[in-house]
Amino acid sequence: MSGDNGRREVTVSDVATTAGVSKATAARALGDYGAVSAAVRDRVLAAAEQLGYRPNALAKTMSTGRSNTLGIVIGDIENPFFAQATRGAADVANAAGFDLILSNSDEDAEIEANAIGVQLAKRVDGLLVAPASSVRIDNLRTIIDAGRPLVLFDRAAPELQVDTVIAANRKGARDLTSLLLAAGHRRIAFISSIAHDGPFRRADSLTSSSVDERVRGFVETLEAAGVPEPERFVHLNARIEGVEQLARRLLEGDAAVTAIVASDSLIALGVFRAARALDLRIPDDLSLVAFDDADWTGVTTPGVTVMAQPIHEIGAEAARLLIRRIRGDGGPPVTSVLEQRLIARDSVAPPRAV
Amino acid sequence: MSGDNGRREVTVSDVATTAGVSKATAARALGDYGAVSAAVRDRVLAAAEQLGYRPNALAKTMSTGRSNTLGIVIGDIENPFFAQATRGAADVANAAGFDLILSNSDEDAEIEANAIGVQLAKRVDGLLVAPASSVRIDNLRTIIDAGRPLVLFDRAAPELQVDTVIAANRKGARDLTSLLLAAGHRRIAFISSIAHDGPFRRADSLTSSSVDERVRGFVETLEAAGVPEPERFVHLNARIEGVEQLARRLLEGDAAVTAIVASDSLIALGVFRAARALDLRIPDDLSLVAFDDADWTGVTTPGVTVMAQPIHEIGAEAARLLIRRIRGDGGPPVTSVLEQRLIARDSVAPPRAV
DNA sequence: ATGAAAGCGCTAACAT
DNA sequence: ATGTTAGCGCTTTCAT
Repeated sequence: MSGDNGRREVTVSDVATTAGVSKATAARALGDYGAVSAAVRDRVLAAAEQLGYRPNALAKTMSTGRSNTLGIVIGDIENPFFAQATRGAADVANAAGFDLILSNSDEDAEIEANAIGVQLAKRVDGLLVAPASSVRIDNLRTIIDAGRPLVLFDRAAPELQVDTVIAANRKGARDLTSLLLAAGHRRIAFISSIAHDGPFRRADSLTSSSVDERVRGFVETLEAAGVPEPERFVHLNARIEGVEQLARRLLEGDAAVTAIVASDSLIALGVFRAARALDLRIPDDLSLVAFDDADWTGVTTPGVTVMAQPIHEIGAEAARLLIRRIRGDGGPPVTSVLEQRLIARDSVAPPRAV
Repeated sequence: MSGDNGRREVTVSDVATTAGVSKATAARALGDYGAVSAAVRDRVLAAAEQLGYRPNALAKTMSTGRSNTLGIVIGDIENPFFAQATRGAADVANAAGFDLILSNSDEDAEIEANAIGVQLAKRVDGLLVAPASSVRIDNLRTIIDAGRPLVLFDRAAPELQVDTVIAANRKGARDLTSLLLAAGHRRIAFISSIAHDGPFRRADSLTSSSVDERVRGFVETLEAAGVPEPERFVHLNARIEGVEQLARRLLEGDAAVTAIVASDSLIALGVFRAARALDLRIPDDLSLVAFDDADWTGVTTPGVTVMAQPIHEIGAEAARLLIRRIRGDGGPPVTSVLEQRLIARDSVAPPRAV
């Protein structure tokens, strides 16, 4: 049964009866399609108003096959990156008449798979996914197999021919690293919370293509500067150990690093806390640069030098691509790469003389 | 037509035919209800697997009347408060088998009304709303009229008998204000971005009941301390003028305030920026307290003294109440008031001697 | 335990 | 311009 209090919902039929026309005519007037005379339309609309008719979008979806709903699967809406991207996507979606069903994957492929399954069952017209893994892509294949358009954002899945929106992470990482090198640093650590088994090795592919690119940009820049392999410190799994713990470990002892590249603003926050706990001053004792121009990076002392990403636009562009596909664009898959922008503040200085 | 590439979706009927049973039996096996012999079930499941059957949740909703989808309408997902509350709600919802359709209202009643209409049309099983206005509640009435359960969070609507989850804002504001008073401040400003016509007057009701409560807590505490009416500075509409502009205005000249209560973390950020721009030092030149323990409030110099709200729990509790209603609880409306917690850091000091 | 058939509220041919 | 009718994919009596 539908309805909650026994009160049946008003349907097109009811409106039709009240207006004294057929169901089809009422539907045409209500749905604003087909041909209806002005007089009849008015009559129908009046009847609808009077009865308190509320269209059932689900029934419409059943017959048209279009739900005007998009699915979006992200790591965690509490992460400001995803919140911004989601807002960007939502704005574009709404403007085009679509709603968003939101799912958090917590970067877990299992949870992601489940979320995708549910959204597919709810017949979303297409999906926006920041995949938990750029390599384990069976989750994404499911979507394609179901015949639904898919757009990846923030992370690519090289194995998959599908529309993708990413940022120029490798270049961003190179620039950030160069900045540190130019200031005189040689012992620099890159920190990300991405999960990875064992220490990073050059041939490894990280589960997030964006972090992967950043790491490569970092490593190759150090290499070009003659920093020997063992001193290209790449630290992953920061979420497991805890960013603050990890940072403390890197900052203590004789072998402490003098600069850190934070892979996102949450990492930067952890580093800040660690520095404060150890009574290290930025930038005098430690230089810090990070990805993402989080709102607070301008109000700390010192402000943090960051590589800003057009996050809102990443989400918006992804939604645009998706809607284009839904509307029937059959062209070859597109990869949109958005530029990052350096915002220099005051968190970088030459390393302390030893 | 459904499907994209002409490829029709596999339905219960198809599975039934392949398994050599009736549609009803296949549906029972697939949907795991009714009575089916083990042998038949296996046969059906195998057929489903083989054909790549994917249930159509919409069709299910059509016949059961339950969509297993909740609507959530908030101001802006980019606002960390809403992001956290949404996450709390999502976790509870998912655990109970519900999805979330997200809509941003930008605190605009018009947009909110539209979002609610769409969600109602999509037959969400219930709605979670942080209402753009606590007084103009026709939007919310629509939901009740449609017979769908509604839970308000963050803000109440006194006129409406409906489940509500809020924080103890008045007490929080009193405590924060007392703290400032105790440090010796007399010229204190309260800043919120809530929209309001004209200057705040005691009899006014603000559109956000939570801000309303905070303002009252602020005003009554000043009054009790003997601060005369004209010096109980309540500044609203900060979004329109710009928080930073407003803060600068309050901090310059002979009549400058010596302390500020920020109604949320975004306001606090603006105040921080303004202070920095004016070269005012916190807490020496200006004391600052704020609502919400945003992640960055611990890493600024100094750290900000805040009144923390259990934001995640606000969303979670709201979802719990809603799901209870959906499951049929017919008890009287409940209002759940969650306590706030003071986190003292270093942004408060006595005012500069004049 | 299984099957036949009706119905959820809408759209879309196909008449007229 | 309007009406008739047949679905969309599922659940749910009601039989058997």
